Amino acid sequence: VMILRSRFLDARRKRRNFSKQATEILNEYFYSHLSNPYPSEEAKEELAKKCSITVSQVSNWFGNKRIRYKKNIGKFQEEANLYAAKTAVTAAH
Amino acid sequence: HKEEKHELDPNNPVANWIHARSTRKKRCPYTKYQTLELEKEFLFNMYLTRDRRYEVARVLNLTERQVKIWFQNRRMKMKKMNKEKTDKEQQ
DNA sequence: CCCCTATGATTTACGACGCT
DNA sequence: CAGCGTCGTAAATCATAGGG
Repeated sequence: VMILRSRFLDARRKRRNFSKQATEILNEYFYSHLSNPYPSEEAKEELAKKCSITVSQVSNWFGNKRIRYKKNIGKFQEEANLYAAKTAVTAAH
Repeated sequence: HKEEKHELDPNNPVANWIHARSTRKKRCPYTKYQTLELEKEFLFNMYLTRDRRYEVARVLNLTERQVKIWFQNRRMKMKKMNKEKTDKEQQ
């Protein structure tokens, strides 16, 4: 009984990866706020809306991203440069 | 708002992020039995009395602090589950 | 189809702050 | 002041999606 229940509850972990566009939006925010990547509740709501995901999912994404980035900055260097360049182009109009 | 320890290194992008103190205990996953008993206790009452906390900690071989924090986390989990449920019902 | 790792979600443990 | 409450998070771990 408990096994069935736990299997049911674990079904919550069923997931799909976020869309390419959603990941793009989240990464743009992350790398353009790299010195303080902690979106406010309002910013999270806006990101959630743009990405068509929940605020909790936005929080999970930033939590995972911060830890994984910090754990291996080198691995993310290429990605960081890509988004830095993208932000620069946007800023330049 | 600030939380935990901040490093002080101007060149590192991660310098001003929040960092857990090195003294923090490493997360130790509880056994199936411990979790099951904690859930049963939570079902009985979401808030612990001091006596129940002492007893639960003794039986499960956890510290009273661990039991206290488990209940705090469990209440936050319940709150989150309720929120997601009502959010779903509202469009 | 079989690994393997990237990724999203969940679980422990605290720091910051609140209230009594 | 002690002490437990919530809130937001770090870090580790879980479970699987998805690509080679």
